[in-house]
Amino acid sequence: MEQLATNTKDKIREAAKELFWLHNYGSVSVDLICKTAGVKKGSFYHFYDSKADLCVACLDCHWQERAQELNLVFSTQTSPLERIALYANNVYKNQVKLKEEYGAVLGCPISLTGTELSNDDEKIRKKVIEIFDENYRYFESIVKDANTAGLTDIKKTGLTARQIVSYTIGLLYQAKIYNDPEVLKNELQRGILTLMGINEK
Amino acid sequence: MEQLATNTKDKIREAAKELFWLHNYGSVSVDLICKTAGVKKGSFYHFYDSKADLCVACLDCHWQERAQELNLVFSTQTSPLERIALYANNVYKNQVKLKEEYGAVLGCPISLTGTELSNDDEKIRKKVIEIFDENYRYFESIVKDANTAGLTDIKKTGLTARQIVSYTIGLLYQAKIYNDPEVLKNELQRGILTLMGINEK
DNA sequence: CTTGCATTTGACCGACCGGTCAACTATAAT
DNA sequence: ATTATAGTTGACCGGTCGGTCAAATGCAAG
Repeated sequence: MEQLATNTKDKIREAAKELFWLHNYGSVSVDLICKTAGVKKGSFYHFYDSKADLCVACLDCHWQERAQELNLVFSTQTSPLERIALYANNVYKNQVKLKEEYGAVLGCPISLTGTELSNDDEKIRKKVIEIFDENYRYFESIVKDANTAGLTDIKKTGLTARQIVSYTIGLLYQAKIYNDPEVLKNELQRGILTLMGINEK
Repeated sequence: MEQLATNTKDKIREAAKELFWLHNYGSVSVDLICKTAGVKKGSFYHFYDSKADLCVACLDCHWQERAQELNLVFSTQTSPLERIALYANNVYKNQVKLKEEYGAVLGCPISLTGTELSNDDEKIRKKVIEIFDENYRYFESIVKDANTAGLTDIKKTGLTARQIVSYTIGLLYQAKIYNDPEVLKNELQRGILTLMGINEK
């Protein structure tokens, strides 16, 4: 795992993040989280009110880390098209690394958690929507930049941004089910460009 | 529910289909399925070897019904573009109906089950892949038809078909999380056409 | 040395989990 | 009427679920 947590609260969250991602929210028990974190259950409920609260903390933490990565990918002073290439490659490489580390393409933990619990836990659903809304903004910026750079002439930039996000999520789901990151390599960048109306040369 | 099952085995499956879709596999207990179906647990295990086996039966049944619907939507002797419009409208209307009936956009039960269990139950994962592969064929046919009709000139028809499916799945996930079927109305048809390289007039 | 507070511990709770089983009943063929 | 078979029942299993709690600890300020 990326973060080597020292204090108990973080150790619990890091263990949970990994387990939820590797399996899913419902099939990971509080007992297992505690055992993995090397912590007793009493400590768990000292720091977290409930399993669902911990889950929200995991989502927050994961998005914080992800946003940091996106900031790096998108901050480079290159053309919008170059940034899309960098983004697609980043998504691909992340899933390749997960497969090497865990033997399985794990997909996106935020959308996975969201769809698992959206009908049963409103607090978690709200958190996922909050993160999604932030995520959109990255792509709307790219689309707008592409417009100003004269590469595209997209009227409804928000709509295109959502289309790109939808496509990315769908591709990640398929990569997970087929346990094959290569679909991301071949289809993510190409599909995003197509959705932006930029056809291959 | 669509099917008013008379025999016990089907009653169990229909109850499970609804409950799994409304919540998810992990959070629906065998006890609840039995109570909903009006059947005792002994009967459950007379007809199904395990909860996972029942789940595979649910996936099979759901896909059977869905394929029947797709055959209707895609069999009409209209242009490929018209069929895409029919398909997009069908997906949209289905989720609208679900929201009216259950108060929530439920998305696609096959991909939801697939992503929930792909890392933990190989039998279910294999079944989902089997269904997905069949699903692709519908869209590859459409792409090929669009080519022969002179509407498009797509070389890698399989790749485009997978892109369409990815996009559709991603859009359904978002409709579910936002509990809003309208994103399907506005973005499904348009996005599919864009992915096929057919830009709006 | 004592007080006070954050943290940790392990035993414990009732409810529920997926699954089993022997006994019972309904049905239909002989 | 007898038998074989399919379906049904409800009690039962060990284990685990999310969550609680009082008591014990570590530690820092006074």
